[in-house]
Amino acid sequence: MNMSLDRFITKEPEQKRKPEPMEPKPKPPEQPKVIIEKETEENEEPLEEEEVEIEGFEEPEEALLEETVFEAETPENTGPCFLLSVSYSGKKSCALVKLYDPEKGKIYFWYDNTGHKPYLLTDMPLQEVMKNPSVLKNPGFDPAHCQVVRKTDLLLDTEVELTKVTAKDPLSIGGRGKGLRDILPQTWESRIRYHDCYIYDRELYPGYLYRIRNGTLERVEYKIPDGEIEAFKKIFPPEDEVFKEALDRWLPLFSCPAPNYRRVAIDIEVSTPQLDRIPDAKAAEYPVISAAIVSSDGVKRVLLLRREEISLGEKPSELSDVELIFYEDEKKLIEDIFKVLSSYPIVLTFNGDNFDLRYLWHRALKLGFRKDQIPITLGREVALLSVGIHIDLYKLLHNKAIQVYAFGNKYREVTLDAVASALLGIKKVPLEKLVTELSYMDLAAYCFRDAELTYSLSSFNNDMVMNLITLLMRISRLSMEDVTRQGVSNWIKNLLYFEHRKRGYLIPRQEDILRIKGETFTRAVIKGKKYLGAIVIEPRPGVYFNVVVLDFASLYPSIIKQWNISYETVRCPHSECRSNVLPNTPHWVCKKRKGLMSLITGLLRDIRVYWFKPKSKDKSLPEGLRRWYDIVQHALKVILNASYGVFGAEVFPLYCPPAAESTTAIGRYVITNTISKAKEEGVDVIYGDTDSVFLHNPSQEQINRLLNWVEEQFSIDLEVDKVYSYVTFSKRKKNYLGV
DNA sequence: CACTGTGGCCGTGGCC
DNA sequence: GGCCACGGCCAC
Repeated sequence: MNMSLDRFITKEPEQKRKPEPMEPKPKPPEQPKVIIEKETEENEEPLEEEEVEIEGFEEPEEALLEETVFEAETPENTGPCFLLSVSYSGKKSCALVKLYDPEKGKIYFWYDNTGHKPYLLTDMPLQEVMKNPSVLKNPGFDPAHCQVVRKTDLLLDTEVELTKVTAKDPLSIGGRGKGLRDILPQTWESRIRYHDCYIYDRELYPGYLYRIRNGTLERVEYKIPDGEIEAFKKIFPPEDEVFKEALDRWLPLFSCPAPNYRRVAIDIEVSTPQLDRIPDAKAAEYPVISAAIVSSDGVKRVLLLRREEISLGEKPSELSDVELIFYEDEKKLIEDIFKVLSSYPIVLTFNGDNFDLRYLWHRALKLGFRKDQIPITLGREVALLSVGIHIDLYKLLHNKAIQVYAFGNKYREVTLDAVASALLGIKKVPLEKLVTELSYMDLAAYCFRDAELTYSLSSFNNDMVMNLITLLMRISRLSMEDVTRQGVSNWIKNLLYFEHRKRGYLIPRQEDILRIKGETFTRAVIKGKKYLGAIVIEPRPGVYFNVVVLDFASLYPSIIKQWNISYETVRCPHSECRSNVLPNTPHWVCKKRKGLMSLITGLLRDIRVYWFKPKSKDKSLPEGLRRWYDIVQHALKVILNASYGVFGAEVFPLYCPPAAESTTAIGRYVITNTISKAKEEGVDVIYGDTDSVFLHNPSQEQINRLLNWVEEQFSIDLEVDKVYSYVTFSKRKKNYLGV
């Protein structure tokens, strides 16, 4: 199965895709145009909160994102491309969209030409804003685009009129120092980073298909075969308009295959005086002595710096098809690394944010490069590329949700060695001495292995990681850079913000939610926790034969869907909803409005459970397609598993304790009632935990009656999860053995 | 520095 | 030796 694009577009004659790796002498990759202009001093990443001023003569890197002059082509027309990122171009004062052309394997730039401006919302009337002296004094204030906007305030369920206050640049909304958000007494949506704001307002889906036509950015609709749409409709009888609309919008996002990204992995070695010391990237005191490059188009190369008293060493067999290039001059070596960095659409590193790219940036400056000659942009804790996208696999693999749900907790420690041996079965080259003391060949072998492992992490299991990233971009609506660096709560936040904007809902402030909804009512069993969680049934010790385990298929997402749980619907403002009390809680839930989280969680849950999960196991489908569906259902699982938890997390901007505790309260209600019913039916219940019940030797009829009863009673799915020949229980909970 | 939640078991170390 | 608080790790 190929993940080619031939399913959706009829235009351009299909070109044969680039050959895969292992070409002995690959053609050097086509390079985007590199234009050298004079230095600019523009800022990016302006909406960072609470920047700390660091004194010192050197401008701290935390403060600024320097813009370099490396650029990609900006064509007026393109074929279908994948949207990889949106950022803000300080130089052009507008949004910059990076598109990936899967045919040519390169990046195009598209600069916003719609006149979109950074803005915030305030309840100060427009006329007052226009004559407010502090506002007028702000040089970034842009009176020309200010206007009155109408929004739905979900917390009060009212329509509100607000003033949209626009600025000439994102920094003027609220960077360091006094932005408009600090001047105005009350603001909303003023802490959203500009590039996210742009994605919401243009309803862009990163990771999905776009093209440039006559200079305009357009979405390309991925065509789903008619047969599949019909099959889908059979499984999802259209419930209501909202649901159907969302279905039309979501299904193509999940069905459109990800491209086979042209990409390069890179790793550098720096001469170190001590073995146990990682060189300080900021000081960049020591020379870069080697760099290894492994790419999807077959480049395998190690750049080596010639130094005194280093022997050549014996060429190991693993370097037999690796090109070795020696440099007399470190500056030239780094220049060549920069050429690679600026000529690939995607660059992979392991810890490049904090080390490799950061070191190169500082080292280059030290060696006399001008800032605009460095194709890297440093942020406080990221290192981005001027042309392409930098993915730091260390950051991605550090993500707990990815660790647990995508890789099944296979690696414990997030080091290249641990991750690679767990996922790939290959280890780093063991080091017996300082890299500085290695012969050229040994150094090359060591460095090359690291780059090779880094590349392999992106390619193993048929590019599983790249496919997963692409899907998570589409779900979260985050750029490739952001989705690989942020945690699951940020993915969900961004998805919900997007959906608010799309529907004209005001994005609420956390303190307003907390003030109106209040804290929790229940108390946790465990000290230090905020509210009561799930129930674990005391196991009856012993050995049991023929044990059937019933399991609620994603219980919490189902509850969120079925009981209409969302921050705006739990304890809604309507007096007529107050009687609609949620079981085991003093909270009521809205009868008039479908909760946004309830809608989205329910939708994603249903799509996963009824469509992608069964398809991922359908042996009648081609293997490649099945694999794709499996990644889709995994990506959905990652999001769904966090959808309840975020409501109970203070870091989540839509934090809503009553919504979180209602979800677990309903969970307890559901499992308790299910167990009672089972006992009523004469079934022996020997154990249960959160969403599972263990039945001892039940008859098929008893099982069926129970499943049907649950379906009727709660409209959620109880399934037979496992059948054990025998299970042994000790008297301890969460500790059993089933065969 | 990373940032979805709670429930439960177990080993460690402080304290009497 | 017994009690307890705490952190790490797992189940869900």
